[in-house]
Amino acid sequence: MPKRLTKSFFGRSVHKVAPDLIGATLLVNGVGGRLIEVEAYHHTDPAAHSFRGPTERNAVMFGPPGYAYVYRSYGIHWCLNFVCEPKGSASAVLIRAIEPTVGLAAMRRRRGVADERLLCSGPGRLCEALGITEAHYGLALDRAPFELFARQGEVEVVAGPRIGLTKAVELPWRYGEKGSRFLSKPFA
DNA sequence: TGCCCGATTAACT
DNA sequence: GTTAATCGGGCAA
Repeated sequence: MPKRLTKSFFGRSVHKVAPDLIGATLLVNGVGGRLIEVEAYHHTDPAAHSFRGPTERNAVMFGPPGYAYVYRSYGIHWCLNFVCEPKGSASAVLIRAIEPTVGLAAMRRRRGVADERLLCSGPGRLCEALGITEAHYGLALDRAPFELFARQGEVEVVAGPRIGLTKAVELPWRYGEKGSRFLSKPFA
């Protein structure tokens, strides 16, 4: 049986948690798959939502690790983050892509596309496929509807610059499974 | 109060 | 390669 990820897993450096998440399994209400691509956001990083201090939107980032930070992107999409590091660090990992393995029919229905590679390859797509909305803001990651399991076996993790930023564009804080077809974009 | 712009996506040319 | 959709946060005034 895979090991469940608990709060102690998330209460570490965001740069340790992020690569350790690659290959882990994420389910939401029993639907999901293998984590393929994530990005780290540290509170000292100008691109992080927590960089300018606490607000109503980012409040959960300033709390304890192991909770979901969900925000609206471009007024249209939802994006899912896992809060990491000790309480107050205000750092998180953005979940950018998964390889869909469980609940394919539900994901296709929510997304309105059939192609597996278009179901969950991108932060907005993934939230639509898994049914993640503001209702998931602040929920604990070790309780329903979330289920997180540690990876089993070896995974080759690569790192590179994050996607879609205008600040701190050079920091290599995007992590992914080398060569996966389910990355939102290939690594250079 | 008003204005600018973004951790995106899909549908264009 | 380019652009519309769409809206809340953050900052200037």
